[in-house]
Amino acid sequence: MATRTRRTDALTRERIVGAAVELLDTAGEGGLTFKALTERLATGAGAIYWHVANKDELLDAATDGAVAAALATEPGGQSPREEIRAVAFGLFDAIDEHPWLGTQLALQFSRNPWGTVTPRIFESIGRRVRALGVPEAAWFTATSALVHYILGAAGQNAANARGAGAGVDRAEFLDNASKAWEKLGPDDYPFLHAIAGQLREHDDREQFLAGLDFVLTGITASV
Amino acid sequence: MATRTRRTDALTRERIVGAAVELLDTAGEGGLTFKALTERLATGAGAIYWHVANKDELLDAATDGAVAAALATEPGGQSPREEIRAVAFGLFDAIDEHPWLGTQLALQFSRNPWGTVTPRIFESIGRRVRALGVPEAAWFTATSALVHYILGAAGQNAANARGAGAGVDRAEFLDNASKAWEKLGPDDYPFLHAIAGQLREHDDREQFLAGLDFVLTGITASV
DNA sequence: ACCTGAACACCGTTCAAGT
DNA sequence: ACCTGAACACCGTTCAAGT
Repeated sequence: MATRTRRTDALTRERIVGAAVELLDTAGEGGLTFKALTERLATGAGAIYWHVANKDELLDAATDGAVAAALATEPGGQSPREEIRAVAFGLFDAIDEHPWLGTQLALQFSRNPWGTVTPRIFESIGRRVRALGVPEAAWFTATSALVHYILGAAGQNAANARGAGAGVDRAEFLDNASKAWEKLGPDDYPFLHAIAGQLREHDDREQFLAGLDFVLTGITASV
Repeated sequence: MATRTRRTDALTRERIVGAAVELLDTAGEGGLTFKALTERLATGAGAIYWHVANKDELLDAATDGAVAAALATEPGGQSPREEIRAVAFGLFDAIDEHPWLGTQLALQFSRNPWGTVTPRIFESIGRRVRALGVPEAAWFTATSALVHYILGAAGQNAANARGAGAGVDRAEFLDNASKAWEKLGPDDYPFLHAIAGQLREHDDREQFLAGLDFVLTGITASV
């Protein structure tokens, strides 16, 4: 009887999403086009539409895959506070590695509110909030605050990293930004003028962790 | 001698930006096209390009104008902590009123790092962080944490509000989201299962303020 | 069932030509 | 200096036709 034969390079949803991620990683958000995708996969546009509904679904799948991978290694054996730090750094690193993730996560909830991305993140952080001893009435509020901070800060950091990148290294990028703040005129912008040096010398990961600790300290001190 | 006469409906950069804001407010981010813009302004595409360089510059100008308006009323006479709350609510309301602002603020720093938007926000929050008595070495870190939280939370809230909107009212939207979380299976998602009710009943502004207070409490307790 | 690729509607941007 | 509007390159999506 006839067995279904499959070419080893058969088009699958996974291969399409994989190629999309490669394009996003190498060419940025503007690099993901159906033209580039069909060339890389040596196929036609219609073939892709057989496996995915449209471009948004492709972006959702890429986002979900990256988030799932970032949350796959469950930190354990540490204190809840240290576990939250580890989960947060997992997301931070994922966004750092795939800068397009920052933008996509910001768009996720409006585009696909019933999707799997937000639940994954909420569940992972929320379990540790519970383990932290936060009373049940404050679970949702505390978890939301942490998730908002983590996605907001990691996303800005990715934007930051993207600002460098194109031939400009990070030190040069920060130096330029710092000089721009210094030029802003101490009358209208005295505060920026004063912290221009801190902008130049700050470490992204240290800063991210310090901010996360503010939120964690605020939660444990308040509830 | 000939005086320059100007038609009262002469095309100016301000009129163009104003029309862009109206389109964004009424038709969403996808509603801002050069076709819609030229129709509304009764002109040709080239005329718009005489006043603005491209669409990104138009979006930047719209974003900057909305942020400047939100920060225009300086709260005063209150405690620094209350002033930070007032500034944060000003941004929260602006993003709530113009949902496209949430997305644009997330994109601002990567698209236009030397722009005026980020400096405006940092300066306004930062001055109050200083007034809070935070030591100078922590100014940048504390201000960054607050700005990240505010933009992250307000942006998510706008996405949330957009999710409702299209014929679906807020209560119905939250009810659907809550049911989706309840359906997620208590084995894989025990935490979401447990807080589905809190999602349904939470108040956006209360939640936003509670999260902000976590960050503020963390800052004052840590430094 | 799965794939091809031309065709379509739409988009941002340019530019020779007008006033 | 300021505006017109046709033309261009590119985009996501569709669909009749193939295997």
